[in-house]
Amino acid sequence: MSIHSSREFAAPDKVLSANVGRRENAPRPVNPVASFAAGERIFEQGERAGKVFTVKAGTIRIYQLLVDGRRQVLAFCTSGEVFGFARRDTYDFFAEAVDDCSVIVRGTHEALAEESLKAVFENLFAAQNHQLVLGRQVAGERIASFLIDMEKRQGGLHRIELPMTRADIADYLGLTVETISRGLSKLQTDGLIRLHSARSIEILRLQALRAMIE
Amino acid sequence: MSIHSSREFAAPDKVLSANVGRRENAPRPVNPVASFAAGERIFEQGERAGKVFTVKAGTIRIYQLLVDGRRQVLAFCTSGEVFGFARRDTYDFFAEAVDDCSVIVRGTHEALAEESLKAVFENLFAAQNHQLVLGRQVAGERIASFLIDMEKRQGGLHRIELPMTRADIADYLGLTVETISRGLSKLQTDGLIRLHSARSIEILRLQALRAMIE
DNA sequence: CGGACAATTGATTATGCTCAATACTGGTGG
DNA sequence: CCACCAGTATTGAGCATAATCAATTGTCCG
Repeated sequence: MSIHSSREFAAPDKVLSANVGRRENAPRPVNPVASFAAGERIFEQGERAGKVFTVKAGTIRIYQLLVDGRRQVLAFCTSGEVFGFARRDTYDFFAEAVDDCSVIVRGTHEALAEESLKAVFENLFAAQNHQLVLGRQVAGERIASFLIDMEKRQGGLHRIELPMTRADIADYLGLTVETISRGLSKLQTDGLIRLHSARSIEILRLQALRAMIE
Repeated sequence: MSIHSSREFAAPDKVLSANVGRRENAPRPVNPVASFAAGERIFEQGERAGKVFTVKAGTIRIYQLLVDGRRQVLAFCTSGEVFGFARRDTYDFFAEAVDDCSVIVRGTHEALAEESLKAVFENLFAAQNHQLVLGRQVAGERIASFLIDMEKRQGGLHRIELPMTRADIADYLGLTVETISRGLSKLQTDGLIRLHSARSIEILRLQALRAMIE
């Protein structure tokens, strides 16, 4: 990981402490920005919490683990999304960079004092919507939901570039890699999408995809 | 539904408006309390939002519907829990009384100004935990999770009284009523629980139940 | 007591998982 | 430059879990 302000490089602790205890009318501080390479961990379950992150670029996966290794990806966070809220004094999930990422770092209280109450709500509504997907949709519908969500996040372009692996998608949708693969192949056979490569998918019939999830 | 203050009965609109526009140092208002009989609806998907509710007594189910009738119960809310936060200007789920309930009613802003930020977080963490249950646990584990959760809510008493039907539990856990029924029968056969009646369950081996979900 | 709803249990089916083999992709070094 | 390798993805075959369909049984009210 590398941490720097928007103005210049600085040691992490120095930059982080620069925002503490400032007076009301002080100039708005430059929040530190941290960069993570693909696959790098940002924090883990059980780690001391206190920082909240806003994604500037790239994609983050948030997940929980069961002791036997089963993994549930709770969310993929992309530009503008906020993650890192903790129930107690430790995080109860993992956060990792899916691809190369940069994130803005804030303290929890600092983040909440700003507009971030909205961010907590976004977290909540996303989680609730995902409960419906996981609890009551069949495999094909979950995959359609995922593609529609990805399309929306990438600004409505019909050609979507997936930063994550099939395993990430599977653990997000509560399925296996094989089922994801078969599902995407079926959508291609049925003419709803076209797989230019495994990670580059063109949506040919968005309305038909939407119809799958009603 | 019946609405009254803690002091005396009053017309709903009168009580609700009594809290609007009060001055800083006015005595703390008596928040209106609404009562709902078992099965009664508190609000529905698409209804104009604005009120937030704290459960005083009874159990509320929060759920979403797919157009073909599939239902996902997002949460059961019991004493002290807060529900009714909306993304936009309308609710995007249903809230119904499972059994006879009473709830304290607040406006969204009023609720958020108080200690209820904590309540939003509780909603979020509950939803995230439920994602893991729905996405990565098998039927038996989901049922064990549910029983453990119910036991905790009822203050650790080993005899738990369920206010909800098997259909409610099934739609909460993303299963069918038959699977719930078989799962509970199996737990009884294995000696982990005892079904005194369909809705009254004694937990005989809590540690064994916990071991099921690791 | 009767009726409606709720719950249980059984038989069969289907969806998605597991196990297995093969193909594709991007990066590294001979 | 190409061969190789590891990680990733696809596809197939058989199986297991939970859904569906169906038949009772139980319970709560009026």
